[in-house]
Amino acid sequence: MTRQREIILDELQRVNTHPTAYEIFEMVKHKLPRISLGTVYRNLEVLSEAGLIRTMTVGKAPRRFDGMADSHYHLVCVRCGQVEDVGQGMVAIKENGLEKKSGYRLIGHRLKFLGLCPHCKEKQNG
Amino acid sequence: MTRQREIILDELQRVNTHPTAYEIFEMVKHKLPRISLGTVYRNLEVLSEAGLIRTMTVGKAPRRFDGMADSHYHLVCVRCGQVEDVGQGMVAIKENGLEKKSGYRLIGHRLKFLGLCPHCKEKQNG
DNA sequence: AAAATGGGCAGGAATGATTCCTAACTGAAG
DNA sequence: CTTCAGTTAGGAATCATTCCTGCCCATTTT
Repeated sequence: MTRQREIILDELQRVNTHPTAYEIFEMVKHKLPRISLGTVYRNLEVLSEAGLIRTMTVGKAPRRFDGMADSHYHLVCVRCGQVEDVGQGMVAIKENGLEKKSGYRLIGHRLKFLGLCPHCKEKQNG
Repeated sequence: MTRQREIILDELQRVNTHPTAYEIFEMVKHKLPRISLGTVYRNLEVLSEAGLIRTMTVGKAPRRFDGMADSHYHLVCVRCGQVEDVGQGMVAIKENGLEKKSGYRLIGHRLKFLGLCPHCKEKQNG
């Protein structure tokens, strides 16, 4: 855990947005003015493999990173791309025999709700 | 609905794999030798907006397209990237008051199961 | 302490996916 | 036949991401 890696993780955990690699690069620049985008990418990769952060892709937009390691779902605005977290208590998934029928070993799942955020909803109505 | 667009849709519906834009480009070349990759991308975009096909992203790999318009979920192998469909009968989602609490207008959701396909599971054990 | 080793790192070039641009084509309508 | 709108092929351009290379810093070896 190097200084760069630690600061990247800190920044990512401190915000509840879900920034892209480039946005993290900009956030971290304040503390590490000489850091390069490549370093950010590499460390995000390392942190992600270590299970300390999560990544998500929404449509064709660039990948976003999530500092929360605990399991939760996402609510994505299809118009502006804004992402919010949904606590795991709000939603339940019930499946039966998927592992057996498919032959897969299940590891986990990702659930994403699509919709219009309050702001875009407003705009569409107006 | 142009000839190109129709053939792209046909091909995509004929297979149960989930090809990338480039793979579709190669598939379609047999019938349309002069087609360009740009045309494939544009038509996939059009078809997707029309709700005739669906798109999905798995990690950092290129986007994949799905000719099935009906709602179903995906089962993705985290090792080899293979994707299978999961019938909607297999899984149920229960949520309560998400729309009200978040202020979003909900449009839909995406659910992806992650795991190891039979082949990769085998390999890992062996 | 000097030399050697190793793991990052900065910077930038390279790659790969996707989008954008332009001129030519197609087909329907007048 | 001319016009017009929409679409295409082809290729250039863009954007996210990865890769490469030489450098720096900390630790170990001598």
